[in-house]
Amino acid sequence: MTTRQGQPGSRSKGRVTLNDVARMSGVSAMTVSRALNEPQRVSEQVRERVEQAVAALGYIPNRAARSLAGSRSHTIAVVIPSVSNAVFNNVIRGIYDICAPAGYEMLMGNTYYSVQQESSLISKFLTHHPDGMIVTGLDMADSTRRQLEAAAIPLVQIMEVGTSAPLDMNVGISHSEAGAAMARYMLKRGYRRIGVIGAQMDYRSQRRIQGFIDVLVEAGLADDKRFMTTSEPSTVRLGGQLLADLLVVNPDLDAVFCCNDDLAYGAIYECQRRHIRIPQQLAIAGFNDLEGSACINPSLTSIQTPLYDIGKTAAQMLMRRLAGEVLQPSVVDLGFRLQARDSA
Amino acid sequence: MTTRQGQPGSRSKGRVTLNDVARMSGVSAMTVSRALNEPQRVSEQVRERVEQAVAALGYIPNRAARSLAGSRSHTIAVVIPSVSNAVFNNVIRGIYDICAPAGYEMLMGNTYYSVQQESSLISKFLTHHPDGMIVTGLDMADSTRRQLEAAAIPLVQIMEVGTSAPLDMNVGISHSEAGAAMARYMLKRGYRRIGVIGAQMDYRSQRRIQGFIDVLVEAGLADDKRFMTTSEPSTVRLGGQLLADLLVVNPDLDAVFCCNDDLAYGAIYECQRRHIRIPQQLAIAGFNDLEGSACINPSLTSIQTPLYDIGKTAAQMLMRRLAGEVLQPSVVDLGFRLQARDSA
DNA sequence: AATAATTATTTTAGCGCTAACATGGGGCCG
DNA sequence: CGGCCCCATGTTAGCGCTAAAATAATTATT
Repeated sequence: MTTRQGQPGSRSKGRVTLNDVARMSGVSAMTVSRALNEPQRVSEQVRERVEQAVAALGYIPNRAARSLAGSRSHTIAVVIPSVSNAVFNNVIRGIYDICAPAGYEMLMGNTYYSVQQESSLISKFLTHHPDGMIVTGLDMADSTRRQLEAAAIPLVQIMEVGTSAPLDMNVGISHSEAGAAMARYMLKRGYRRIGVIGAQMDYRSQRRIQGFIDVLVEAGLADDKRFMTTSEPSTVRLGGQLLADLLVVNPDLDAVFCCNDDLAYGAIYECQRRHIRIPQQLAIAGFNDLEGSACINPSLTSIQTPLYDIGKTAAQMLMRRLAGEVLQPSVVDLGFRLQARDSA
Repeated sequence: MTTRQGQPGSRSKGRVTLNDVARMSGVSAMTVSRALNEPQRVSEQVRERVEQAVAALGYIPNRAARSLAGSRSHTIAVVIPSVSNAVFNNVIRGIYDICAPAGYEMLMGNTYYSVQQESSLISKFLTHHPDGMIVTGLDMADSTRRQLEAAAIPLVQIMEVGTSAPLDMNVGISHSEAGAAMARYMLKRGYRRIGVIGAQMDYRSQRRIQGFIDVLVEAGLADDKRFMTTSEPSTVRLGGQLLADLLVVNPDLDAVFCCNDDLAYGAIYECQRRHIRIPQQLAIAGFNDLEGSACINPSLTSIQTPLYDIGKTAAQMLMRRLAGEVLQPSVVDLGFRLQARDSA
C-alpha cells in the first residue's frame, strides 16, 4: 500500500489540475472549464478530447477553487434538529430529490433541538457561503436572525407555518391546528378524561399540545394535572414511564395524546404490560405517523404530515429563487391528515 | 424585508473580507488570519482589536478561500448507508464528538446501500478535497478503490472487520461472529427448528446471516427453506410479512433470527396478532439492540454493537494520522455483546 | 553595550478556478 | 465584397485566504 501519512504543510499536493487537463487536450483552461460545466457550449470534438484527458489523468475538480472564483458555491445548507429522526429523513429526501439534479450539494447539520447549537451551526454553515439555506422552525436567536439577514441568501423556514412572520420563505403545516384536529377527533369519539404526554418539547411539540389543549379548554374538559411533559429526548421507554406517571395521578383517564409516535409506542407497551385494553379502557394517539405505527398492536391513530412534500417544496422555492424568479406568496401551508386507526 | 433576490453573475458579493477586518484593526491581513486561527501567536492587544473589528463588521470567514490557500480543507468526509438509520446515528455522534473539538467539519452522505451511489458519492466528496475519510464497509467498486488510493488521504473503513484487507485503517466488529454467537445462544437454549429472516441485504447483514447459518450447518440443523431474505429495505411491516411467509412453509418453527431489530418488531407484532406466544411457541431475536428493543413486549433479545465507539475510534485514528502519527496496528475489532432478554 | 536568539508582524506570491472581455473565423445580409 | 452578427475559444485578472520568506520589535546572552 502507498504511504498515506500525508505531508502537512506542503503547499501543492501535486494533484491534477484543470491546467494539466488543458495541456493534455491542447486547449485553454477556460475551454476545459466550459467543457465540464456547460458542455453544450463547446464543440463536440473538444468535449471528447477533454473527457479523455480527464479520464486519463484522473482529474478531480477542486470545489474550493470553483466557489472562490465563481460567486456561487452550488451548496444548500440544511439545518434540522436531528438527522436520525425518521421525520426529518423524509424531509431530507424531498430536498435531495430537487437539489441533486439541479447540481446543488447539501450541507446538513443537527441542532439537537437546541437554539444555541442552531446558532453556532448556522454561523458555521455561513462560512461555506451557501447559495441558499433551509432551516427548521420559525423561532431562532436574534443574533442568528441578524446573521441570516446580513447573509442575504434565499432562506426557507420549514415544518411549521403561522406562528410568526418568516424571515423569507416558509413551508410547513400548522402544528396547533393539527393538535386541535386530534382533540376534536377524540371528543367526537366520546372521550372525556383526556391526558397529554410530551417530551423533547421543541416549539412544534409545544404548539401541537397547545392546540390540543385549547380545544379541551373550549369544551370545558381541560385539567392541568392530566398534562405531563418533560424536556428529555423522546424515547420509547420514556413514553411508557410518562404514561405510568400520568396514571398514578389520573387513574380514570380514558384517552392520551402523545406528542409523537415514539412516546405512543412506549405508552402502548406499558398498557400491554398492565393489561389495559386499548382503546376500550384507554385510547392512545400519536403524531407523525411513522412506518411502524400501522403495524403495532393495536394500530396507532396518528397525524400524517406531508414530510417529503415539505422538503421538496422548500427546495423548489429555493431553486426558483436562485434562478432569479420572484416568488409570491412565500408562505405555503401543506396541511396534514388525521390517520384514524384502532388505538383511538 | 430586504431584497434577497441575489444578483447572479455579480463577481464580488460585497461581503466583508479579511482585508476589511485588517484595515479596521490597523494590522495586516496575515495578522488577522493568525489572530483568528492561532490566537496564541499574536499579542493580546492585537487579538482584542481584531476580535472587536470582526464583531463590528460581522465578518464571516470564507472556507473556500481558506481551503484553497492552505492545503487542508479541515473537512472529514463520512460515507454511510443511511443517516436516518438509528444505527448510524450513534456512529455519527462518536465521529462528531472527536472531529468537532479538533476543528474538523463533517461532510456526510448516504449511499442508500447501493455500490453505485457509494461510488458517485465518494467521487463527489473527493472534489471537496477532504483531509480524511470514513467509509462504511470493506467492499467497494474497484474504480472507487483506485480513486481513494490516488487521493492518498487517511481513510478508515468502519462497521466490519475481518472480511478482507482494509485499504488503510479499519474499525468495527465481525458480523459473522456476531451471527454465530446468536446461533450458539439459540442452540444452547434448546431451539432446534430455527429460521432466519433478512431484508436490505447489504454485505454486513449477509455476513451476520452467514455466520448464523454456518453454526446451524455445523450442528446439522440447517434447512434452506427456513431462510427467507429479500433485498427490499427493512421495515416493521416487512418483518411481519416475512415471518408470515416463513410460517406458511415452516409451521413448526421454534425460533427466528431477524437480521435487524426493525424486522424483529414486525415479527413480534405478527405473533401478537396470531396469538403465538413468545418465546414459548416461537423465540425471536434481533440485531443492533435499538432503544425500543428493551421496551417491546416481550423484550427483545438482540446483539448490542459498540456503535458510538466505532465512530469515536475511527475519528481518533484519523485525527492521529492527520497529526502525523504513524499507526500500528490499523485494524481494530471492538467486539459485540449478546443482550439476552425475554423473546428468546 | 553589542550580539544573538526569540517573538511579532508584514510582504510576497500563489492556491485552482471562472467572470468578463477579447479575438478570430465562419456565414449571411444588402 | 465590406459590414454585420454569431459562435467557439483564448486572454486577463482576481476571488479571499494562507505558506513561506522577509523584516521589525523585543528579550536574552555574553
